[in-house]
Amino acid sequence: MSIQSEAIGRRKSRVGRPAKAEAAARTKETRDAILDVAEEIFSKHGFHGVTTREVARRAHVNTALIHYYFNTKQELFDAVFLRRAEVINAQRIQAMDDYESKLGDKVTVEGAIEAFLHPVLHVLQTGGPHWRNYFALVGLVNSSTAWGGEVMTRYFDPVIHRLIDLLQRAMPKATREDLYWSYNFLSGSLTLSLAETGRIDRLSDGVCKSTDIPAFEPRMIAYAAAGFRRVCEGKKPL
Amino acid sequence: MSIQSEAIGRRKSRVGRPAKAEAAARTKETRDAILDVAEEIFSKHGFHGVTTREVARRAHVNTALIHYYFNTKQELFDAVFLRRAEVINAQRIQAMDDYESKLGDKVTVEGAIEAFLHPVLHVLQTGGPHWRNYFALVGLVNSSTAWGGEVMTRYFDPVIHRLIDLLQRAMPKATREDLYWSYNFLSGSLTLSLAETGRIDRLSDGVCKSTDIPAFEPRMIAYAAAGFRRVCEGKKPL
DNA sequence: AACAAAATTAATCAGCCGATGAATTAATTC
DNA sequence: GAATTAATTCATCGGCTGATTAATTTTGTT
Repeated sequence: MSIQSEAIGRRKSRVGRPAKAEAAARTKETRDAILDVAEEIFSKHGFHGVTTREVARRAHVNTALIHYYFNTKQELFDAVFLRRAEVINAQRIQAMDDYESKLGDKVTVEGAIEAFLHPVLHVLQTGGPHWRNYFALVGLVNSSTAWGGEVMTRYFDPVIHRLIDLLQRAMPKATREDLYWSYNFLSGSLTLSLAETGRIDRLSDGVCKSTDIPAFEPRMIAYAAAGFRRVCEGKKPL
Repeated sequence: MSIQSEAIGRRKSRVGRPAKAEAAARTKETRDAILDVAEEIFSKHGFHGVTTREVARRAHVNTALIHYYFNTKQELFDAVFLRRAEVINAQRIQAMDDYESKLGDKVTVEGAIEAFLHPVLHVLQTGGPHWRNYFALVGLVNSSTAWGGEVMTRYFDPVIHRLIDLLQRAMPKATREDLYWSYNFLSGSLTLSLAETGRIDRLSDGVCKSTDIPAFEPRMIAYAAAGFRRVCEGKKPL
């Protein structure tokens, strides 16, 4: 609401080339306004469920502006995806590096998973609605066959491989096959939670709320760690 | 391929009202041909990524026929979803009922999860490509915010609640909150696997294949059961 | 053989889609 | 203050979309 009003005001009062000092800021403001709106509705309806006209309308911007800033609808989508991917993935790598530096050979499965998850959950809880929209979009893209091409690979794969390496250190006897299968289960659990379909809210009749990170995080870590250990270093055969 | 050739042949040779004995079969043949095609491309591109024209083209059928059999695109989508939901969900309920009848108070977490999963995995492995397309669609819908309304609720909720009840019997001290959160993790793992994005194939560099059910099933059951037990009856606090 | 009913086709509609190019506004530079 | 450049708008294009309607073909009934 506040963002929209701002945008209206700005656009009505000043049009055309902005003052030198403001130029970059103005451009970025408009660009980000478009990206925020696109992010929100892409996350709800997917690429094909969104029209550039709708993005323009909700951002209180002329349709042609979208093509001015982002040549095509596809490039707009990629830009949405990229913007926050760079930020969050750097944080996740950093968190895992820090954790390993601190614990050395004493890394645990729980610790590794927490380092992997926590930056995401932290920003989900404190970063406002934009980040929630973003991760809902990541969740949607992640479970789509046709989607998640280059961008997904280029930015998310290193984070995943960093986690696998950490877990291999925590469980030296684990096979790569078991590690990757287990990671896939972890990834699914996270993806569905990020997507925030709200299905758990209805199923549990309000007992669980999909946005309740403090309830989610410890359970997610405990669940995944127990699963990893059972599959990767369980004594009884599968 | 074979289906398409069949459809071409049939449609070129006979048009119009079919013989009485064949009438129902013919109608169902055409209907199912449309449903199969729709199922396949809906599962890859989602509702908005598919056009009725594309469905018609691939089914070798006139565009208007789609509206003749299924009034709207939306109803076509629902029909795709419903067709197999009735079949598989009956099987899953049956499997869980049978399991409980057999074990009574001795139900285990592993056993409950296996009864819940196995009908799906069985049909995935033996039911041909149609079922794989269907479950990819279920996976897609399940992780979408805007989608999965009535149909999802009406047909899948009973199966889920049946599982929760079984698990509650296996773990009498478990709280409903822990059970629902854990179920959500299980659901995510399954959903991502069903979606068959093939991401694990690439990540693991071919070590894991997303279509390899015999590798998937025992790990999935062991992983989820360990997770459930840790969250729902773990001794150490979360 | 005549008639009715079902399945399928052909032609078309109104509307929205992504995208483009020319015009407009305003600030910067010289 | 004229020329330049950036941001934004306006008007529009060709193409595709979901849907409808009226014909047409085939089949079943009597």
